[in-house]
Amino acid sequence: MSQAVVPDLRNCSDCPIRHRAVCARCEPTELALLEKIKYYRRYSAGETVMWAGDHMDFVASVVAGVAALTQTMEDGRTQMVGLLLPSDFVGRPGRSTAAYTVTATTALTMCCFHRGPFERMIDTTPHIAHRLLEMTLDELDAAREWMLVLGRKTAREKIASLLAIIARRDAALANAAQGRGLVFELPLTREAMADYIGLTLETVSRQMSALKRERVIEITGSRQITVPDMDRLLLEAGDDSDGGYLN
Amino acid sequence: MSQAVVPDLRNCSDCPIRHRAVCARCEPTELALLEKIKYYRRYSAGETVMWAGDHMDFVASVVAGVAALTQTMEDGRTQMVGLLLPSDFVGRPGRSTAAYTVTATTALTMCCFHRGPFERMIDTTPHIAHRLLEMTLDELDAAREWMLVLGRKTAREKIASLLAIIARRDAALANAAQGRGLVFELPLTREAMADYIGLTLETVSRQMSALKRERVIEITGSRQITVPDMDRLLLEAGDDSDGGYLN
DNA sequence: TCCTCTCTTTGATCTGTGTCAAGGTTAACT
DNA sequence: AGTTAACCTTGACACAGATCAAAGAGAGGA
Repeated sequence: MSQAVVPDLRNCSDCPIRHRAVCARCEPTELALLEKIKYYRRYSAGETVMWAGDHMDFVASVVAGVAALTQTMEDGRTQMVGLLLPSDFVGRPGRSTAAYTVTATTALTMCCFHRGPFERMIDTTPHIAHRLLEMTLDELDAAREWMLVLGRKTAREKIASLLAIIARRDAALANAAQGRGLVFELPLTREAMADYIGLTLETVSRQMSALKRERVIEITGSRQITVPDMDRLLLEAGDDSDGGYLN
Repeated sequence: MSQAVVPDLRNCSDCPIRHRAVCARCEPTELALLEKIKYYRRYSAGETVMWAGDHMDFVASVVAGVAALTQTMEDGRTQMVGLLLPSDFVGRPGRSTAAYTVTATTALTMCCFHRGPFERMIDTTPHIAHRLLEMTLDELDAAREWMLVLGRKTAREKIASLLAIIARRDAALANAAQGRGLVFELPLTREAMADYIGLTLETVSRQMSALKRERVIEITGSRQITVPDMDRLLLEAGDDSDGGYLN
């Protein structure tokens, strides 16, 4: 279960809120206020952070780990509508119920802010609203890019697109030095991948095998992926451009 | 709503910017500034407003008509990623190139604002940024709802979902009094519908015929749709909830 | 070490939707 | 009224991906 953790400045220097999400240009007094209304929650892989429709008295930013936003139909069909990586923002100022189910797909740490005070800060601190607008626009672009994947790409292209996105974001966050031979850990099960790209898990597995057989990727122990040639992968993904806004 | 006296009231009173999009709470001086930087553009059905990658020196709001945001792959596969109805906003503050191709699907009138001055207004007028954030979040929700449609619904459910969305938005905009028997004009060709829901135009046509045959809808002259029972349509769409945030 | 549970792979078969092709309908223009 | 071009419908068939089924692989616990 989640447990609130006492604010801790050491920890906070790792908190992407400080760096990217909200307070890149905050004044010391504003930062102090953010410190006061923030707390941490931790979840383990597979745990559900919140269910669609739940009351939500906070907004949050992912500090570490990966979470999935999903929507489910009555009969159980599930579609992932967003993948939350470190620095991504969860929750909507001005709305008190969750629109989507949020699930931790790996161990997850979130930095939460009480919603009331946070909304008041937005009103009085223009650059926070500005930053939120930018982040939301980025998410909208990502969602629209994904609509093309869901609507028009083949199974193989979908897999390649998903791998490319994760590889790229991973590279942006961590090992920026990919001297031809990018390695990363897949933070998703085959089923979660299937839910992301609108396929069945069997098809995902088959296409992964096919990409492996044809040396587009290497797979170690089903979760560690090596991409010998990123351009090749992007070609398989059907991306005309380099596909890449990295923020 | 603001009652401020401003230049060109007649013209402006038709402009949804005034009412919904940007300046619902603007001061008279701000409204006067908006008046100065705004102008109108008109397009006829089928015309392309801008191509993905074009330089864009304005942002805009749809006043009348319908426009489509589309993305296209090298080989011609096309996906619509947004449908712009009156009061919807186009363009991204802080970005000078268009991310998507915008096409008028009916006669279209847009109210445009020069980008530079508009961005300066955002910085100095907090509630405009606030309003933009809200609109962007609504669009994000719509995009994510659409991801479920694209990824997990059958052809029949996709068609029903599309009809439901258009019917609902049409009803919200115009004939609020739908005494069981909602009638509206489809602003899209079969091909545009197919591009929206990730099908071929033949499948769209077949499913429309099937829905007609089974009395879920009536079709007059291929474009005018009557929905005798909205609940039935929503059932066909697979929507568990009423599906409806109308803003 | 063996057990067990979860995740993954692979095979056989079925089906919804795409593809190809032909013909019908509508509306604008001469 | 006739011509033309765009749009729409319907049919026959093919195929990508779903479904059903079974077995392999890996990790944690006794």
